[in-house]
Amino acid sequence: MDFHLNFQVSHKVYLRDPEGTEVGRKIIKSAIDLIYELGFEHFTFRKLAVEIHATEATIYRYFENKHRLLLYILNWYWSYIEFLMMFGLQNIQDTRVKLETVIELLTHELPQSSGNMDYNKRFLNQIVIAESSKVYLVKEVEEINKEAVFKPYKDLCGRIAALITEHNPTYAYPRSLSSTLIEASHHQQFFSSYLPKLTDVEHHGAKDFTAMFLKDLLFKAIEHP
Amino acid sequence: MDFHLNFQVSHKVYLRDPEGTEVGRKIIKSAIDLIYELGFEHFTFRKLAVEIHATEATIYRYFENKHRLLLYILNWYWSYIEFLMMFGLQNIQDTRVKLETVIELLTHELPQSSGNMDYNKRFLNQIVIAESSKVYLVKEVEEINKEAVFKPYKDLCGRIAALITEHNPTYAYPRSLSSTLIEASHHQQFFSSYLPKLTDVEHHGAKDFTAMFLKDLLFKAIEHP
DNA sequence: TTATGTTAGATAGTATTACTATCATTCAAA
DNA sequence: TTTGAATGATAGTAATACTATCTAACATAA
Repeated sequence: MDFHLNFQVSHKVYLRDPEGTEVGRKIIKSAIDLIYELGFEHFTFRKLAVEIHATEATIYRYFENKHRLLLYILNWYWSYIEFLMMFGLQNIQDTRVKLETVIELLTHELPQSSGNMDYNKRFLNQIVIAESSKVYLVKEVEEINKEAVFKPYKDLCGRIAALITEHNPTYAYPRSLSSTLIEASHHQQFFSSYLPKLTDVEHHGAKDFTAMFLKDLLFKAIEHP
Repeated sequence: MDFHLNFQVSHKVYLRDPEGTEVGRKIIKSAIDLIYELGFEHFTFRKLAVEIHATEATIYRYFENKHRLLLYILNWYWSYIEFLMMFGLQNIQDTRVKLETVIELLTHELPQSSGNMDYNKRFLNQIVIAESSKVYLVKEVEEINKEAVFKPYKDLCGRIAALITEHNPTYAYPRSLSSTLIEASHHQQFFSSYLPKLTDVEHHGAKDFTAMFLKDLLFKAIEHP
């Protein structure tokens, strides 16, 4: 069986749908490689254009600026994570096991699926960890939020919050806990790798350590009397 | 009684000590106002130079680039917070009350001290919330970390971790919990203001809500059997 | 007093970034 | 066969992120 997964990112994020054309798909795929390699600050449309043997003008026809391109990539990621979550939670009855599965998903790499136009999941994961907060930590956050471009992130957060409430209906901060788990999963992985004094990693890798810490934090928060 | 508080920021952060000259102090003070007003991305040395009626060259003699200037401001802030923490914890015996005091400090504005060369604490607070992660979420993090420029942040994190261990010596993740509390205090305040769906704020203000959420999270994590 | 050094101002200049605009070409659908 | 949509090629602008040099002011040391 071979099927194609496609996540429709809101058209507010792009000028022309990159999924619809060959160049568009190359833009996204190479953008992921380049942002990973250079970091978002050093990433430019000029460098991307050289990489894909196209012109800057072509890329500007798809995205207003590099901030929107990053937003596109992250929205794709958040939608994908939500899909994997719903898929992975099928047939699990125990709400505790559900939440454990969610933490594993948040702290470990996405599976590298087949198909040669596939994005590099390891790079994508690192981009999410190091660059994701840059899409909302901007002066224009209120205006761009009106365009509903953060919906996939809010949806994911809402899903996890619903699982928390399912496990403990009396817990008062399901959404804040949910967004804290997502953000902390990024920070703790980043700190474990580059600023380990801000964490308690020792023998474990960044991902296993983060999963352990977050599970402890989550279940103590919601299973406490 | 009138005394002068001064926090020595590591000389690795600047080229010339801004505390030592009139222009230097104006650079810091106006940088805080401008970064607050424009956001870090739109803040430039040119705009700052115009603001303080100096030239770009003058500012470049104090700081290598705007990233270093932001780092200076944050290091000053982290040192100040650590001082206020140690000061505010004097004569408190109860470790629980100590930790509650810390959360209040992390989630509420700094006191506006007297002295006319004083930084705007409200702006400073907003800068910490919205811009602080940008100093370490960069590709160069490993190199700049070697210069010990994140020491004030690590020290603050270590202090809070020590209080956590004091309250519960068996808790396994004092430093990760500490950095999570600091980061979450920023994120939850930011989300409460601009992306409230990611939180559970309702009637409270962003700061009071964040304090309530964090206290609940902290004490359940460390007082659980 | 003169010499020296430090600091800032004034001015200039460069490479790169972040776009915008125009026109020609290709190619696929109507 | 025509039309239109997408891309390429080319050009250009304003702003950014610096670097360099020379001069003036001023404080200090010989």
